[in-house]
Amino acid sequence: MQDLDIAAVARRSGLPASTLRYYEEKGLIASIGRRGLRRLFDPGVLERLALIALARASGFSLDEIAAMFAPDGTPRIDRQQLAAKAEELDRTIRDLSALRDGLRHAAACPAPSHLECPTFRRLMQAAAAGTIRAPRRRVPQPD
Amino acid sequence: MQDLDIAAVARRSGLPASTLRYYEEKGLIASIGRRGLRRLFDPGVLERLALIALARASGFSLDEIAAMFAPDGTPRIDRQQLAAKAEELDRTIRDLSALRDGLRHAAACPAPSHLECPTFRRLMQAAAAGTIRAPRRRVPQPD
DNA sequence: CTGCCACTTCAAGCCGACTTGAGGTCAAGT
DNA sequence: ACTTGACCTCAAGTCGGCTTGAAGTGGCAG
Repeated sequence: MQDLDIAAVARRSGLPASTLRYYEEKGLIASIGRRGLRRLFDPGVLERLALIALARASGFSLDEIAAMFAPDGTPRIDRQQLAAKAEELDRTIRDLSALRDGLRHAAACPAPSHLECPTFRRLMQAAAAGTIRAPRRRVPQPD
Repeated sequence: MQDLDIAAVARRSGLPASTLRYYEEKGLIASIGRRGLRRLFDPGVLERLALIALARASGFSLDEIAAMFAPDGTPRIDRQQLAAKAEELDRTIRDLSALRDGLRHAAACPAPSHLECPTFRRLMQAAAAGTIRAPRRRVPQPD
């Protein structure tokens, strides 16, 4: 009896059962059967969930992630896609770094108002021009 | 007649008029009057919008941004808040960097399946453990 | 055998940041 | 004076990723 019920998967993955049902509905994971009404999962689902978590953290949407698995369930990850995402992350990192430096400067800047600080103003203009496209929404984190 | 109507502000800020109305409703910007029904804005609103863009790019929510302005409209930016956000960005940057390096490695890794690559596996585990909290949603960008 | 309660389904709700649509107003050009 | 069409308001819709709630089911301890 190595199969896991949804509560066991939830416990071991840290994800709520509702999320697991949602992922199954979206085709991200599959249960291998039922005991009565209750889903049973192969322990391998945990690895799959880890892979999903990684992809999510990298900024892939659930739909994109679903497309990364062959119909038979084996991950079919495109190295080009990974490289492209790495590039994207790289741009994001550069933007965020500029932002961080600017914020830090502004926090320390002695100018009476940030609006009079040239560094701050340059940053503002860049943001206004859409040069800085940083923000994404964080994945809600269990506190 | 230096006052700007909403179309002029939209043109000069790059934001749709609907967004400007929404921002006004949220108290992020204020019109200085009307000509008939039409809002008139002080040109200073452009600077304010740039400031808002910067704050958004830094990851502040509209509500947080609204709280950064005194009732009289002058920005009342807390240097501590800026420093805290800089710290947060720093953590995000570190996470994203690890992710980027991992993706890049995986893209180049000769292992038959990524699942057999130790680097990839470590990354997966970190993501699953929530160690990597990276993703945020991007701010929609005019292409 | 009974009762409990963790599981099930399905539909609806939530969040943030806007966008869209219907229906109305009015300043300005002809 | 009339038409035009850019602006107005207000309500509702969108998107992604889930969560929540009501109502139902059934495995297992007692």
